[in-house]
Amino acid sequence: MGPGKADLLEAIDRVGSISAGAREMGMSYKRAWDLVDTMNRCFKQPLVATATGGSHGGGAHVTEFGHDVLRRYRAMECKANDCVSAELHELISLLSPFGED
Amino acid sequence: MGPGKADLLEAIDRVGSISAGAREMGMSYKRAWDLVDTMNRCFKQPLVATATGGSHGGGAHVTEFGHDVLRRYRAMECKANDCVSAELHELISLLSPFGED
DNA sequence: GATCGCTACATTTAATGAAATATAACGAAG
DNA sequence: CTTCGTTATATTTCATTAAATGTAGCGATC
Repeated sequence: MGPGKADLLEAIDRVGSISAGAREMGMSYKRAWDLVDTMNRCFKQPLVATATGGSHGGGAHVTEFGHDVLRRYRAMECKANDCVSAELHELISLLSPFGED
Repeated sequence: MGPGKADLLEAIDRVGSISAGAREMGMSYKRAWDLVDTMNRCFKQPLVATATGGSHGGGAHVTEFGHDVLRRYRAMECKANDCVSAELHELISLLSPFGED
């Protein structure tokens, strides 16, 4: 679980399908599907439930469990960020302004 | 910068060369050298200084700047860890006991 | 000659992208 | 009422590409 998967989860929750979520995030459908598959297999219960077929071809939605994980993750991310914000910026100030080059 | 690079930095500091540090960490010399190279290029100043040739063929040591970065990184890691420890364990308890499978 | 830093090349592995297939609700004929 | 085509998606397969890794050798110094 990281910021990328969390963003994808939110996108899927917003638009109602993996493919539309992928488009919104500018990634390939396969990449999005792989991320969803990884999340669903990593946790005890699926975070995303999917349906194939139907008038709109199918769709996906974030489960109650998925919302719970997402909420916990975002809370943790935020808390950790606040907690070391000062130290982090000090460390970043030691980085080269040119990146790796 | 992550736990792996920090560990490598400490190993190099302990044993005095990239190759011995790599052996100690169970990685190839090339991998260790690449990590050191990345660190040296990412920061404003090198974290590791090297010498080729000499009585023992050369060696490497962590610079004063490198020690500073390492100390800051470890402090931050520890603080962030403590800060979200409870939440992190709650989240981990939601993971499948079988990993991705 | 020994040991190490460093580099270039080959190889193996992982990520990516594109394309083919499967699915099921829906509506329009018939 | 039944069949069929349409539709937008999920899912899988396969080829391609990029990245990581391993191998082998060179130059340096004591």
